[in-house]
Amino acid sequence: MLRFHNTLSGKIEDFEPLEEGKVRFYMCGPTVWDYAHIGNFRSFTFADVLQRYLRFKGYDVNYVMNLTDVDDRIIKEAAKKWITIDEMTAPFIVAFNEDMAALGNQPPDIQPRATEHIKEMIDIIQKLLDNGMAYQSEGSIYFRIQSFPEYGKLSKMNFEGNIEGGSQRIDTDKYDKEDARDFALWKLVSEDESPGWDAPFGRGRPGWHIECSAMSMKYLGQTFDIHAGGVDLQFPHHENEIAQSEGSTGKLFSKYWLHGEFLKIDNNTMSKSLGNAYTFRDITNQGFAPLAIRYLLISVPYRRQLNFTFDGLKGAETAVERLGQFRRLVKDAKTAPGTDERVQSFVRNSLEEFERGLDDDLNTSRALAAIHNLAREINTILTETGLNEEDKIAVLKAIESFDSVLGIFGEKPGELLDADIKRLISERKEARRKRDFARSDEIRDLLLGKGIILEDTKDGVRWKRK
RNA sequence: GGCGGCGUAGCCAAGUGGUAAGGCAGAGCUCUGCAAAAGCUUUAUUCAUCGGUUCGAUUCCGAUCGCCGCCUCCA
Repeated sequence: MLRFHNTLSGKIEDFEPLEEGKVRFYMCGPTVWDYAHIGNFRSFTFADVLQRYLRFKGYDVNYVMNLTDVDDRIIKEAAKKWITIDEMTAPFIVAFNEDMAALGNQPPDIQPRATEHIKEMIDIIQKLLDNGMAYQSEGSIYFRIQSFPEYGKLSKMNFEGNIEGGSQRIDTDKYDKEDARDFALWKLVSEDESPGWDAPFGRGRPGWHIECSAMSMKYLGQTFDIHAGGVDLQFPHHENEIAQSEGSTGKLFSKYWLHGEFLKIDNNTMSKSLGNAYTFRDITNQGFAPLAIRYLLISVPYRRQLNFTFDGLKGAETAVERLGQFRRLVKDAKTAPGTDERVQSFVRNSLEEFERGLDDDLNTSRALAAIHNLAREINTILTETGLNEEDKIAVLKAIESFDSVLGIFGEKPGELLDADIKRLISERKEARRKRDFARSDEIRDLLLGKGIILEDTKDGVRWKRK
Protein backbone atom coordinates (compact mmCIF):
# COMPACT_ATOMS: atom_id res chain seq x y z
CA MET A 1 0.00 0.00 0.00
CA LEU A 2 1.40 3.31 -1.11
CA ARG A 3 1.59 5.93 1.60
CA PHE A 4 2.44 9.59 1.41
CA HIS A 5 3.05 12.43 3.75
CA ASN A 6 0.25 14.79 2.86
CA THR A 7 1.17 18.38 3.66
CA LEU A 8 -2.51 19.18 3.90
CA SER A 9 -3.06 16.91 6.90
CA GLY A 10 0.53 16.91 8.09
CA LYS A 11 0.34 13.14 8.29
CA ILE A 12 1.30 10.01 6.45
CA GLU A 13 -1.80 8.80 4.62
CA ASP A 14 -2.72 5.80 2.51
CA PHE A 15 -2.93 6.75 -1.10
CA GLU A 16 -6.40 6.31 -2.48
CA PRO A 17 -6.96 7.93 -5.85
CA LEU A 18 -10.25 9.66 -6.51
CA GLU A 19 -10.97 7.32 -9.36
CA GLU A 20 -9.98 3.67 -9.21
CA GLY A 21 -6.78 2.99 -11.10
CA LYS A 22 -6.28 6.58 -12.25
CA VAL A 23 -3.97 9.22 -10.91
CA ARG A 24 -4.07 12.86 -11.88
CA PHE A 25 -0.83 14.47 -10.88
CA TYR A 26 0.20 18.12 -11.16
CA MET A 27 3.75 19.23 -10.56
CA CYS A 28 4.68 22.89 -10.34
CA GLY A 29 7.26 23.38 -13.05
CA PRO A 30 10.06 25.85 -13.51
CA THR A 31 10.01 29.55 -14.14
CA VAL A 32 11.78 29.77 -17.43
CA TRP A 33 13.77 32.95 -17.02
CA ASP A 34 17.11 31.42 -16.06
CA TYR A 35 18.72 28.00 -15.82
CA ALA A 36 17.06 25.98 -13.10
CA HIS A 37 19.34 25.23 -10.18
CA ILE A 38 20.10 21.79 -8.87
CA GLY A 39 17.67 22.15 -5.95
CA ASN A 40 14.82 22.56 -8.42
CA PHE A 41 15.99 19.54 -10.33
CA ARG A 42 15.81 17.48 -7.19
CA SER A 43 12.09 18.25 -6.93
CA PHE A 44 11.55 17.51 -10.60
CA THR A 45 13.46 14.26 -10.35
CA PHE A 46 11.30 13.15 -7.47
CA ALA A 47 8.21 14.05 -9.44
CA ASP A 48 9.56 11.79 -12.14
CA VAL A 49 10.22 8.93 -9.73
CA LEU A 50 6.73 9.31 -8.30
CA GLN A 51 5.16 9.37 -11.73
CA ARG A 52 7.14 6.30 -12.78
CA TYR A 53 6.33 4.45 -9.59
CA LEU A 54 2.62 5.11 -9.97
CA ARG A 55 2.79 3.59 -13.44
CA PHE A 56 4.86 0.72 -12.10
CA LYS A 57 2.03 0.04 -9.67
CA GLY A 58 -0.36 -0.11 -12.58
CA TYR A 59 -2.06 3.26 -12.33
CA ASP A 60 -3.12 5.14 -15.39
CA VAL A 61 -1.26 8.40 -14.77
CA ASN A 62 -1.91 11.81 -16.19
CA TYR A 63 1.18 13.83 -15.32
CA VAL A 64 1.17 17.55 -15.92
CA MET A 65 4.07 19.90 -15.34
CA ASN A 66 3.67 23.51 -16.29
CA LEU A 67 6.13 26.07 -17.54
CA THR A 68 5.87 29.45 -15.89
CA ASP A 69 6.67 31.74 -18.76
CA VAL A 70 5.14 34.96 -17.55
CA ASP A 71 6.16 36.80 -14.43
CA ASP A 72 7.65 40.14 -13.50
CA ARG A 73 11.22 39.00 -13.87
CA ILE A 74 10.63 37.61 -17.35
CA ILE A 75 8.75 40.71 -18.41
CA LYS A 76 11.49 42.99 -17.11
CA GLU A 77 14.26 40.96 -18.71
CA ALA A 78 12.45 40.84 -22.02
CA ALA A 79 11.78 44.58 -21.92
CA LYS A 80 15.40 45.30 -21.16
CA LYS A 81 16.47 43.31 -24.20
CA TRP A 82 13.69 44.57 -26.45
CA ILE A 83 12.46 41.06 -27.16
CA THR A 84 9.14 39.29 -26.71
CA ILE A 85 8.32 36.94 -23.85
CA ASP A 86 8.56 34.00 -26.23
CA GLU A 87 11.96 35.06 -27.44
CA MET A 88 13.05 35.58 -23.87
CA THR A 89 11.93 32.19 -22.59
CA ALA A 90 12.57 29.97 -25.63
CA PRO A 91 16.23 29.19 -24.93
CA PHE A 92 15.51 28.41 -21.29
CA ILE A 93 12.66 26.07 -22.20
CA VAL A 94 14.95 24.22 -24.58
CA ALA A 95 17.70 24.08 -21.99
CA PHE A 96 15.30 22.89 -19.29
CA ASN A 97 13.96 20.06 -21.39
CA GLU A 98 17.47 19.06 -22.40
CA ASP A 99 18.58 18.98 -18.79
CA MET A 100 15.54 16.97 -17.75
CA ALA A 101 16.18 14.43 -20.49
CA ALA A 102 19.86 14.21 -19.57
CA LEU A 103 18.85 13.55 -15.97
CA GLY A 104 16.67 10.72 -17.19
CA ASN A 105 13.39 12.42 -16.31
CA GLN A 106 10.58 11.36 -18.58
CA PRO A 107 8.66 14.16 -20.26
CA PRO A 108 5.32 14.96 -18.64
CA ASP A 109 2.17 13.96 -20.48
CA ILE A 110 1.28 17.61 -20.78
CA GLN A 111 3.57 20.60 -20.40
CA PRO A 112 1.29 23.63 -20.55
CA ARG A 113 2.56 27.17 -20.67
CA ALA A 114 1.10 30.02 -18.69
CA THR A 115 1.02 32.39 -21.64
CA GLU A 116 -1.22 29.97 -23.50
CA HIS A 117 -3.79 29.80 -20.71
CA ILE A 118 -4.62 33.43 -20.07
CA LYS A 119 -8.25 32.84 -21.01
CA GLU A 120 -8.64 30.09 -18.41
CA MET A 121 -7.15 32.42 -15.80
CA ILE A 122 -9.53 35.20 -16.73
CA ASP A 123 -12.45 32.81 -16.33
CA ILE A 124 -11.45 31.90 -12.80
CA ILE A 125 -10.92 35.52 -11.85
CA GLN A 126 -14.32 36.40 -13.25
CA LYS A 127 -15.93 33.69 -11.13
CA LEU A 128 -14.21 35.01 -8.03
CA LEU A 129 -15.39 38.53 -8.81
CA ASP A 130 -18.90 37.25 -9.34
CA ASN A 131 -19.05 35.41 -6.04
CA GLY A 132 -17.47 38.21 -4.07
CA MET A 133 -14.18 36.49 -3.29
CA ALA A 134 -12.21 38.98 -5.34
CA TYR A 135 -12.37 42.74 -5.69
CA GLN A 136 -11.01 45.45 -7.85
CA SER A 137 -8.77 48.14 -6.45
CA GLU A 138 -7.07 50.77 -8.54
CA GLY A 139 -7.76 48.59 -11.56
CA SER A 140 -6.06 45.49 -10.27
CA ILE A 141 -7.92 42.46 -8.97
CA TYR A 142 -7.15 40.98 -5.57
CA PHE A 143 -8.26 37.85 -3.81
CA ARG A 144 -10.22 38.57 -0.63
CA ILE A 145 -8.70 36.29 1.95
CA GLN A 146 -11.39 37.15 4.50
CA SER A 147 -13.84 35.32 2.27
CA PHE A 148 -11.90 32.07 2.53
CA PRO A 149 -11.77 31.01 6.18
CA GLU A 150 -9.67 27.97 5.40
CA TYR A 151 -6.81 30.14 4.24
CA GLY A 152 -3.64 28.81 5.84
CA LYS A 153 -4.73 25.17 5.96
CA LEU A 154 -1.78 24.03 3.89
CA SER A 155 1.07 26.05 5.36
CA LYS A 156 -0.52 26.08 8.82
CA MET A 157 0.61 29.55 9.54
CA ASN A 158 -0.77 31.65 12.29
CA PHE A 159 -1.26 34.96 10.57
CA GLU A 160 -2.90 36.82 13.45
CA GLY A 161 -0.10 36.63 15.96
CA ASN A 162 2.48 37.00 13.33
CA ILE A 163 1.30 40.23 11.88
CA GLU A 164 0.76 41.93 15.22
CA GLY A 165 3.66 40.78 17.29
CA GLY A 166 6.25 39.55 14.86
CA SER A 167 9.29 41.34 13.68
CA GLN A 168 8.06 40.97 10.13
CA ARG A 169 5.73 43.90 9.72
CA ILE A 170 3.51 44.36 6.76
CA ASP A 171 2.97 47.94 5.88
CA THR A 172 -0.66 48.01 4.83
CA ASP A 173 -0.49 51.57 3.60
CA LYS A 174 1.75 50.48 0.83
CA TYR A 175 -0.98 48.51 -0.85
CA ASP A 176 -4.40 49.27 -2.09
CA LYS A 177 -5.61 46.10 -0.52
CA GLU A 178 -8.31 45.50 2.04
CA ASP A 179 -6.09 43.13 3.93
CA ALA A 180 -2.34 42.91 3.82
CA ARG A 181 -2.54 39.22 3.00
CA ASP A 182 -4.71 39.69 -0.07
CA PHE A 183 -2.81 38.85 -3.20
CA ALA A 184 -3.05 39.96 -6.79
CA LEU A 185 -4.98 37.87 -9.30
CA TRP A 186 -4.71 40.37 -12.10
CA LYS A 187 -2.44 43.35 -12.35
CA LEU A 188 -3.56 46.38 -14.24
CA VAL A 189 -1.34 47.51 -17.08
CA SER A 190 -1.83 50.63 -19.13
CA GLU A 191 -2.89 50.61 -22.78
CA ASP A 192 0.56 51.08 -24.22
CA GLU A 193 2.31 48.86 -21.75
CA SER A 194 3.38 45.45 -22.96
CA PRO A 195 2.70 42.68 -22.46
CA GLY A 196 -0.92 42.88 -21.50
CA TRP A 197 -4.09 40.92 -22.12
CA ASP A 198 -7.60 42.23 -22.41
CA ALA A 199 -10.11 40.99 -19.90
CA PRO A 200 -13.68 42.02 -19.08
CA PHE A 201 -12.28 43.64 -15.93
CA GLY A 202 -9.55 45.53 -17.76
CA ARG A 203 -6.32 45.12 -19.58
CA GLY A 204 -3.66 43.53 -17.45
CA ARG A 205 -1.50 40.54 -16.79
CA PRO A 206 -2.02 37.63 -14.42
CA GLY A 207 -0.70 37.40 -10.90
CA TRP A 208 1.67 34.57 -10.29
CA HIS A 209 -0.54 32.03 -8.54
CA ILE A 210 -3.51 31.99 -10.85
CA GLU A 211 -1.70 30.18 -13.66
CA CYS A 212 -1.34 26.91 -11.75
CA SER A 213 -5.00 26.93 -10.76
CA ALA A 214 -6.00 27.47 -14.35
CA MET A 215 -3.73 24.89 -15.93
CA SER A 216 -4.14 22.15 -13.35
CA MET A 217 -7.92 22.34 -13.38
CA LYS A 218 -8.06 22.54 -17.15
CA TYR A 219 -6.14 19.32 -17.65
CA LEU A 220 -6.95 17.38 -14.50
CA GLY A 221 -10.38 18.58 -13.44
CA GLN A 222 -11.57 20.71 -10.56
CA THR A 223 -10.48 18.09 -8.08
CA PHE A 224 -7.45 15.95 -8.72
CA ASP A 225 -5.23 13.56 -6.81
CA ILE A 226 -1.74 14.91 -6.29
CA HIS A 227 -0.25 18.36 -6.39
CA ALA A 228 3.46 18.54 -5.79
CA GLY A 229 6.24 21.05 -5.83
CA GLY A 230 9.31 22.25 -4.01
CA VAL A 231 8.98 23.43 -0.42
CA ASP A 232 9.68 26.93 -1.58
CA LEU A 233 6.24 26.91 -3.17
CA GLN A 234 4.28 25.77 -0.15
CA PHE A 235 3.72 29.34 0.95
CA PRO A 236 2.41 31.48 -0.49
CA HIS A 237 2.05 29.91 -3.93
CA HIS A 238 0.21 26.71 -3.06
CA GLU A 239 -1.77 28.28 -0.27
CA ASN A 240 -3.02 30.86 -2.75
CA GLU A 241 -3.73 28.28 -5.40
CA ILE A 242 -6.02 26.51 -2.94
CA ALA A 243 -7.79 29.74 -2.07
CA GLN A 244 -8.42 30.69 -5.71
CA SER A 245 -9.35 27.24 -6.92
CA GLU A 246 -11.56 26.18 -4.07
CA GLY A 247 -13.00 29.68 -3.92
CA SER A 248 -14.04 29.50 -7.54
CA THR A 249 -15.33 25.91 -7.60
CA GLY A 250 -16.47 25.27 -4.06
CA LYS A 251 -14.74 21.90 -4.30
CA LEU A 252 -11.62 20.35 -2.92
CA PHE A 253 -8.71 21.31 -5.17
CA SER A 254 -6.09 18.60 -4.65
CA LYS A 255 -6.41 15.60 -2.37
CA TYR A 256 -2.71 15.14 -1.66
CA TRP A 257 0.01 17.77 -1.44
CA LEU A 258 3.62 16.69 -1.62
CA HIS A 259 6.56 18.98 -1.02
CA GLY A 260 10.14 18.15 -1.89
CA GLU A 261 12.99 19.58 0.15
CA PHE A 262 15.86 21.34 -1.49
CA LEU A 263 19.42 20.67 -0.62
CA LYS A 264 22.24 22.05 1.38
CA ILE A 265 25.63 22.47 -0.22
CA ASP A 266 28.46 21.43 2.09
CA ASN A 267 26.00 21.83 4.95
CA ASN A 268 25.30 25.38 3.94
CA THR A 269 22.49 27.32 2.40
CA MET A 270 22.44 27.23 -1.34
CA SER A 271 22.57 30.83 -2.49
CA LYS A 272 23.83 32.94 -5.30
CA SER A 273 25.82 35.12 -2.93
CA LEU A 274 27.72 32.12 -1.61
CA GLY A 275 28.42 31.11 -5.19
CA ASN A 276 27.10 27.60 -4.66
CA ALA A 277 23.74 27.87 -6.37
CA TYR A 278 24.82 25.38 -9.00
CA THR A 279 22.77 24.75 -12.07
CA PHE A 280 22.68 21.30 -13.58
CA ARG A 281 25.00 22.57 -16.29
CA ASP A 282 27.54 23.91 -13.84
CA ILE A 283 27.93 20.38 -12.55
CA THR A 284 27.98 18.47 -15.81
CA ASN A 285 30.50 21.00 -17.12
CA GLN A 286 32.83 19.75 -14.42
CA GLY A 287 32.63 16.35 -16.05
CA PHE A 288 30.14 14.64 -13.76
CA ALA A 289 27.77 12.17 -15.34
CA PRO A 290 24.08 13.15 -15.27
CA LEU A 291 23.32 9.66 -14.08
CA ALA A 292 25.49 10.16 -11.02
CA ILE A 293 23.69 13.43 -10.31
CA ARG A 294 20.37 11.65 -10.58
CA TYR A 295 21.53 8.95 -8.20
CA LEU A 296 22.76 11.49 -5.68
CA LEU A 297 19.56 13.53 -5.86
CA ILE A 298 17.35 10.55 -5.09
CA SER A 299 19.69 8.86 -2.63
CA VAL A 300 17.94 10.65 0.22
CA PRO A 301 14.13 10.61 0.52
CA TYR A 302 12.44 13.66 -0.94
CA ARG A 303 11.22 15.13 2.32
CA ARG A 304 14.69 15.39 3.77
CA GLN A 305 17.29 17.88 2.86
CA LEU A 306 20.19 16.31 1.07
CA ASN A 307 23.66 17.57 1.78
CA PHE A 308 25.13 17.99 -1.66
CA THR A 309 28.90 17.67 -1.84
CA PHE A 310 31.27 16.91 -4.67
CA ASP A 311 32.67 14.05 -2.64
CA GLY A 312 29.18 12.65 -2.47
CA LEU A 313 28.84 13.10 -6.19
CA LYS A 314 32.03 11.15 -6.79
CA GLY A 315 30.68 8.41 -4.57
CA ALA A 316 27.44 8.41 -6.52
CA GLU A 317 29.41 8.06 -9.71
CA THR A 318 31.13 4.94 -8.43
CA ALA A 319 27.89 3.49 -7.14
CA VAL A 320 26.13 4.05 -10.44
CA GLU A 321 29.01 2.48 -12.33
CA ARG A 322 28.81 -0.55 -10.13
CA LEU A 323 25.10 -0.95 -10.78
CA GLY A 324 25.58 -0.67 -14.52
CA GLN A 325 28.37 -3.18 -14.25
CA PHE A 326 26.14 -5.50 -12.30
CA ARG A 327 23.55 -5.50 -15.04
CA ARG A 328 26.21 -6.11 -17.66
CA LEU A 329 27.68 -9.01 -15.69
CA VAL A 330 24.31 -10.67 -15.37
CA LYS A 331 23.49 -10.07 -18.99
CA ASP A 332 26.78 -11.54 -20.21
CA ALA A 333 26.76 -14.44 -17.79
CA LYS A 334 26.90 -17.90 -19.26
CA THR A 335 24.20 -19.99 -17.74
CA ALA A 336 23.33 -23.58 -17.04
CA PRO A 337 19.75 -24.68 -17.56
CA GLY A 338 17.38 -24.73 -14.62
CA THR A 339 16.72 -22.66 -11.55
CA ASP A 340 17.94 -22.23 -8.00
CA GLU A 341 15.41 -21.49 -5.31
CA ARG A 342 17.99 -19.49 -3.37
CA VAL A 343 18.40 -17.02 -6.22
CA GLN A 344 14.68 -16.85 -6.83
CA SER A 345 14.10 -15.92 -3.22
CA PHE A 346 16.83 -13.26 -3.29
CA VAL A 347 15.08 -11.73 -6.25
CA ARG A 348 11.65 -11.92 -4.64
CA ASN A 349 12.90 -10.42 -1.40
CA SER A 350 14.64 -7.52 -3.01
CA LEU A 351 11.64 -6.70 -5.17
CA GLU A 352 9.45 -6.78 -2.11
CA GLU A 353 11.80 -4.61 -0.12
CA PHE A 354 12.11 -2.23 -3.04
CA GLU A 355 8.35 -1.79 -3.08
CA ARG A 356 8.04 -1.61 0.67
CA GLY A 357 10.57 1.20 0.61
CA LEU A 358 8.88 3.21 -2.10
CA ASP A 359 5.45 2.57 -0.62
CA ASP A 360 6.74 4.19 2.53
CA ASP A 361 6.45 7.78 1.37
CA LEU A 362 8.79 7.16 -1.53
CA ASN A 363 11.74 6.13 0.62
CA THR A 364 14.32 5.91 -2.13
CA SER A 365 17.08 5.15 0.37
CA ARG A 366 15.39 1.91 1.30
CA ALA A 367 14.73 1.06 -2.32
CA LEU A 368 18.37 1.61 -3.20
CA ALA A 369 19.52 -0.54 -0.31
CA ALA A 370 17.35 -3.37 -1.63
CA ILE A 371 18.97 -3.06 -5.04
CA HIS A 372 22.50 -3.01 -3.65
CA ASN A 373 21.79 -6.05 -1.51
CA LEU A 374 20.58 -8.00 -4.51
CA ALA A 375 23.59 -6.92 -6.52
CA ARG A 376 25.93 -8.18 -3.84
CA GLU A 377 24.15 -11.50 -3.47
CA ILE A 378 23.94 -12.18 -7.18
CA ASN A 379 27.52 -11.13 -7.74
CA THR A 380 28.60 -13.66 -5.16
CA ILE A 381 26.68 -16.41 -6.89
CA LEU A 382 28.02 -15.30 -10.23
CA THR A 383 31.61 -15.73 -9.15
CA GLU A 384 31.11 -18.78 -6.99
CA THR A 385 28.74 -21.05 -8.90
CA GLY A 386 27.31 -19.17 -11.84
CA LEU A 387 23.69 -18.47 -12.68
CA ASN A 388 21.03 -20.78 -14.01
CA GLU A 389 19.11 -19.72 -17.05
CA GLU A 390 15.79 -19.07 -15.35
CA ASP A 391 17.48 -17.22 -12.50
CA LYS A 392 19.29 -14.98 -14.92
CA ILE A 393 15.98 -14.09 -16.52
CA ALA A 394 14.46 -13.36 -13.12
CA VAL A 395 17.38 -11.15 -12.08
CA LEU A 396 17.29 -9.20 -15.32
CA LYS A 397 13.56 -8.74 -14.95
CA ALA A 398 14.04 -7.39 -11.44
CA ILE A 399 16.70 -4.98 -12.65
CA GLU A 400 14.33 -3.75 -15.34
CA SER A 401 11.68 -3.19 -12.70
CA PHE A 402 14.05 -1.21 -10.51
CA ASP A 403 15.24 0.79 -13.45
CA SER A 404 11.78 1.54 -14.76
CA VAL A 405 11.17 3.46 -11.54
CA LEU A 406 14.54 4.89 -10.60
CA GLY A 407 16.36 5.04 -13.93
CA ILE A 408 19.83 4.65 -12.47
CA PHE A 409 21.29 1.68 -14.32
CA GLY A 410 22.34 3.75 -17.25
CA GLU A 411 22.17 2.83 -20.85
CA LYS A 412 22.37 -0.68 -21.98
CA PRO A 413 25.86 -1.69 -23.01
CA GLY A 414 25.95 -0.51 -26.59
CA GLU A 415 27.27 -2.36 -29.56
CA LEU A 416 29.05 0.75 -30.65
CA LEU A 417 32.43 -0.77 -31.26
CA ASP A 418 33.74 -0.10 -34.67
CA ALA A 419 35.43 -2.79 -36.73
CA ASP A 420 38.91 -1.50 -35.95
CA ILE A 421 38.46 -1.89 -32.24
CA LYS A 422 36.89 -5.31 -32.63
CA ARG A 423 39.87 -6.39 -34.68
CA LEU A 424 42.27 -5.14 -32.01
CA ILE A 425 40.39 -6.97 -29.30
CA SER A 426 40.58 -10.25 -31.16
CA GLU A 427 44.24 -9.68 -31.97
CA ARG A 428 44.91 -9.15 -28.29
CA LYS A 429 43.03 -12.31 -27.46
CA GLU A 430 45.25 -14.22 -29.84
CA ALA A 431 48.38 -12.58 -28.38
CA ARG A 432 47.34 -13.54 -24.88
CA ARG A 433 46.73 -17.09 -26.00
CA LYS A 434 50.29 -17.21 -27.27
CA ARG A 435 51.36 -15.54 -24.00
CA ASP A 436 52.69 -12.57 -25.92
CA PHE A 437 51.91 -10.20 -23.07
CA ALA A 438 53.96 -7.35 -24.47
CA ARG A 439 51.70 -7.14 -27.51
CA SER A 440 48.66 -7.74 -25.33
CA ASP A 441 49.47 -4.83 -23.05
CA GLU A 442 50.33 -2.66 -26.03
CA ILE A 443 46.87 -3.20 -27.47
CA ARG A 444 45.23 -2.56 -24.14
CA ASP A 445 47.06 0.77 -23.85
CA LEU A 446 46.16 1.62 -27.41
CA LEU A 447 42.48 1.06 -26.71
CA LEU A 448 42.74 2.94 -23.45
CA GLY A 449 43.91 5.88 -25.50
CA LYS A 450 40.68 5.58 -27.47
CA GLY A 451 38.69 5.57 -24.27
CA ILE A 452 38.05 1.84 -24.16
CA ILE A 453 38.88 -0.01 -20.99
CA LEU A 454 39.47 -3.74 -21.31
CA GLU A 455 38.99 -6.20 -18.50
CA ASP A 456 39.88 -9.84 -18.56
CA THR A 457 37.36 -12.09 -16.91
CA LYS A 458 36.95 -15.79 -16.78
CA ASP A 459 34.15 -15.46 -19.32
CA GLY A 460 36.45 -13.68 -21.72
CA VAL A 461 37.39 -10.09 -22.33
CA ARG A 462 34.98 -7.30 -21.45
CA TRP A 463 35.17 -3.69 -22.48
CA LYS A 464 33.63 -0.48 -21.30
CA ARG A 465 33.95 3.13 -22.16
CA LYS A 466 35.97 5.38 -19.96
C1' G B 1 10.24 37.28 17.54
C1' G B 2 6.58 33.13 15.44
C1' C B 3 6.28 28.29 13.01
C1' G B 4 8.57 23.85 11.01
C1' G B 5 12.70 20.38 9.83
C1' C B 6 17.36 18.30 11.00
C1' G B 7 21.97 16.75 14.11
C1' U B 8 23.57 8.55 13.39
C1' A B 9 30.84 5.88 11.78
C1' G B 10 36.26 9.61 7.76
C1' C B 11 32.07 11.29 4.20
C1' C B 12 26.71 10.70 2.24
C1' A B 13 22.89 8.55 5.00
C1' A B 14 18.22 4.61 6.28
C1' G B 15 15.91 3.20 10.53
C1' U B 16 13.40 1.41 15.13
C1' G B 17 10.75 1.36 22.46
C1' G B 18 14.63 -4.11 22.97
C1' U B 19 19.93 -3.07 21.30
C1' A B 20 22.41 0.22 14.49
C1' A B 21 20.08 -0.69 6.34
C1' G B 22 22.77 0.87 2.14
C1' G B 23 26.53 3.72 -0.62
C1' C B 24 31.51 6.07 -0.91
C1' A B 25 36.38 6.06 1.05
C1' G B 26 40.04 2.86 4.04
C1' A B 27 42.26 -2.06 5.47
C1' G B 28 43.00 -7.45 4.77
C1' C B 29 42.07 -11.69 1.66
C1' U B 30 40.45 -14.59 -2.98
C1' C B 31 41.03 -14.49 -8.22
C1' U B 32 44.75 -12.75 -12.04
C1' G B 33 50.96 -13.01 -16.52
C1' C B 34 50.21 -7.84 -14.86
C1' A B 35 46.21 -4.71 -14.30
C1' A B 36 41.18 -4.15 -13.86
C1' A B 37 36.65 -6.04 -12.48
C1' A B 38 34.07 -8.94 -9.05
C1' G B 39 33.50 -11.32 -4.40
C1' C B 40 34.39 -12.15 0.82
C1' U B 41 35.82 -10.13 5.52
C1' U B 42 36.49 -5.78 8.27
C1' U B 43 35.33 -0.30 10.07
C1' A B 44 29.62 3.13 15.49
C1' U B 45 29.39 -0.92 23.01
C1' U B 46 27.03 3.74 19.85
C1' C B 47 23.03 7.49 17.29
C1' A B 48 24.79 16.50 19.24
C1' U B 49 24.77 17.50 24.86
C1' C B 50 22.24 17.22 29.59
C1' G B 51 18.12 15.63 32.33
C1' G B 52 13.28 12.73 32.66
C1' U B 53 9.66 8.50 31.62
C1' U B 54 10.51 3.05 31.12
C1' C B 55 12.48 -3.48 32.93
C1' G B 56 14.83 -1.23 28.63
C1' A B 57 15.65 4.98 24.46
C1' U B 58 19.30 6.35 19.31
C1' U B 59 13.89 5.89 18.94
C1' C B 60 9.02 9.08 23.72
C1' C B 61 9.12 13.93 26.88
C1' G B 62 11.82 18.51 28.49
C1' A B 63 15.99 21.75 28.23
C1' U B 64 20.56 23.33 25.88
C1' C B 65 23.81 23.93 21.70
C1' G B 66 24.45 23.77 16.29
C1' C B 67 22.61 23.76 11.19
C1' C B 68 18.52 24.51 7.42
C1' G B 69 13.78 26.50 5.72
C1' C B 70 9.23 29.62 5.81
C1' C B 71 6.97 33.93 7.94
C1' U B 72 8.66 40.73 3.03
C1' C B 73 8.90 41.90 -2.40
C1' C B 74 9.24 38.96 -6.99
C1' A B 75 8.42 34.27 -8.96
